[in-house]
Amino acid sequence: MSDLLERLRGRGWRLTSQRRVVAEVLDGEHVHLTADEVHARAAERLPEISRATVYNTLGELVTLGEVIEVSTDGRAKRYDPNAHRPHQHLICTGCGAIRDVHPLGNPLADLPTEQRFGFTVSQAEVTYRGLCPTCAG
Amino acid sequence: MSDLLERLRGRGWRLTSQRRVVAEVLDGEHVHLTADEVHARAAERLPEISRATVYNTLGELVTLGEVIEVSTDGRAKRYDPNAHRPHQHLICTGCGAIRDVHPLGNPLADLPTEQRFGFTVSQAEVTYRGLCPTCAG
DNA sequence: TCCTACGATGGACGGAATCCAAGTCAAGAA
DNA sequence: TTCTTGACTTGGATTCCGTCCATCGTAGGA
Repeated sequence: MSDLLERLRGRGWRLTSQRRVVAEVLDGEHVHLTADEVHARAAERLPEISRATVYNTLGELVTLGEVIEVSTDGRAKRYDPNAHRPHQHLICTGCGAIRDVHPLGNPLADLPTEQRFGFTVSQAEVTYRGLCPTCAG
Repeated sequence: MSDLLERLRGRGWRLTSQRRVVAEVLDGEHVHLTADEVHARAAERLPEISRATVYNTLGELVTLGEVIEVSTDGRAKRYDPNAHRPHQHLICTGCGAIRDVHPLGNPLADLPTEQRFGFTVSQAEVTYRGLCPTCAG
């Protein structure tokens, strides 16, 4: 994590206590938290941190490529701190839980030029869906 | 489209003018409309149709597998009438436009058992992102 | 034609995220 | 060290999507 703080400082970030706490929360648990969950955990350490700041900071981390935003249909977005290792997601359609997965193959290579319609395609994201053992019951 | 109406009637749907209009809108343009856009187009033909009805009908069509719901990060969901032909999506990160694409390969087969963590995986969805020719300038 | 259960209505409501104007403070300058 | 300033934070208002609910209307069978 100090790595992350170093990197951010190197990019000209002003290192505030709020940003430090948000970064620490993300680093601390390798799960996929919602913005509200990040806010709750951050508030344990820094009681008066505001929601807007959490949203701002998460957005900045996403822009910098330090964190990945995972949208799960209608529910709140979740934030994935594992941004530097390419991976895909497996989402439980029951409870919204997310696991990182590493499928074989290269989806970007699977899209032929004539299927790109002139787009500058920069990213391929694979989302697997199903029921987790608990929800499948 | 009369196909669709037939199918729905066969499933016990009560065929109201509202449902007919929504179905016609989806069939009429093979683009990916938001619920609001569907409502606007439906209202041209049936001025007093309510937003709640459009949402209800779209939800039913999705449940019946006649239409696919495409979530695009924070923006409004879009509805894809092309549900009977398997395909993936290419989304412009600039303007949100969506194109149907047909990549090679089979992403479901690319997820090894030991990567499934006990989930009952039922679906693999691939989303390509990039800039469309217009947004790329 | 009449009945009735299913569907439509629209305004209130809810969650998620963004906006904004005012206040605060990190960090470079002197 | 203190000063200065613009970047950052705050929290309440606001927007955007979508759902809920009590009431009214109507499709389609009897």
